[in-house]
Amino acid sequence: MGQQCRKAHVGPWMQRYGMHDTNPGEIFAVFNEIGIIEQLSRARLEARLPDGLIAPHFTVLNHLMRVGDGTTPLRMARAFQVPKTTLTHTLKGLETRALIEMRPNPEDGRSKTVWITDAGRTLRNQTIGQMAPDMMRLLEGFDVEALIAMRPVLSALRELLDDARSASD
Amino acid sequence: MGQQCRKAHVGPWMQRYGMHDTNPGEIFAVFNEIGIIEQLSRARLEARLPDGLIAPHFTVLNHLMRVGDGTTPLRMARAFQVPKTTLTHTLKGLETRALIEMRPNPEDGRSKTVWITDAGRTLRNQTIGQMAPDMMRLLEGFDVEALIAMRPVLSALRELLDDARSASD
DNA sequence: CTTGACTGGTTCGATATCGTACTAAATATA
DNA sequence: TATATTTAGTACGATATCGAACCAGTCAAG
Repeated sequence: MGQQCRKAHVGPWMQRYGMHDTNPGEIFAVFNEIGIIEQLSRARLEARLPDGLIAPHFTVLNHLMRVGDGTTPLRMARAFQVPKTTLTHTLKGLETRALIEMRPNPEDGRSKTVWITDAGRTLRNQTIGQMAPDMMRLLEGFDVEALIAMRPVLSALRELLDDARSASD
Repeated sequence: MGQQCRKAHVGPWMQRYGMHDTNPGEIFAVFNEIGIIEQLSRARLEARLPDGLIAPHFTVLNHLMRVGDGTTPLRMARAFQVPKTTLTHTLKGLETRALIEMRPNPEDGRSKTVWITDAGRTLRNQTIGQMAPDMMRLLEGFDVEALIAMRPVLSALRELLDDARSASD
């Protein structure tokens, strides 16, 4: 989405919203790259995961170890920004494989708490242990500093989109 | 995934692959942010699309207008890095809604060519026309320069992942 | 030319995503 | 306390994703 949308064609809303001479195509291009990177990196991760496990399963295990387990499904759904029904499904998959455990929430009879099992911990650690060298090999010769320098901008953008989403789930 | 993986714990492969003191957690964090941004921006786009259309449909229409139509399904599948079966499905959806047209490929009897229709063009333009102001409103007060400055790094990363993917499709 | 390997696209089946509707527990209101 | 509203999680149905197998057209080797 770049070339046919040059400055001469941009509408009057640009000045109005203080974007001066920013080409919206440039911004769309950034989201476009992000989308493709997400696809490729997800495929890369999933190639490392056993049998029926896919990226969301790993994301859950990773979250439980990073942030700590005992949290509720709804809170995780909000953290990942996925519909709660999607998370129910993902958790079911992890539970039947004994990688997590669901226990009742003592503080709320409707709710549950999610706990990672030893098997889950092991799987997560092994996966990371395999991926890290893989990643380093991939990034050999790449400007990793520039990569890491993007993080604050990405985080700010994520928060912006997060705040702007219209209620729901 | 940051704190529990500090320098003291990193393995010997770090020096080996010339990553000196880079924390792999920092890199994973970047991919993590990218994943969430992709989800949120996709949801945002899909909220703008009519009835049964989702992001991949729009991506195809957009691609046909940006890069030009008359290309083949397989080439598009490669461009988007999705399995060709997935694209077949997406194209079918667009064709039944008369937003694209599939014609035989005169240069190869197995292949087809994909053409965007006037309805498809209109839909794509309307969607962009609605999204751009929406986006600008969202980014009001945001450091858009920093956002756009990420593009080259993202592109380089995308190319890296692209080159590294192991054949298939 | 014929045969064998390869390639573009589709079909099919398993699983994922996500919206709608529902149940049960909690909370607010009267 | 009784009832209404809200909230956490699930069931279900429609569609999406993606790998394996398949078919037809192409290309290469003889």
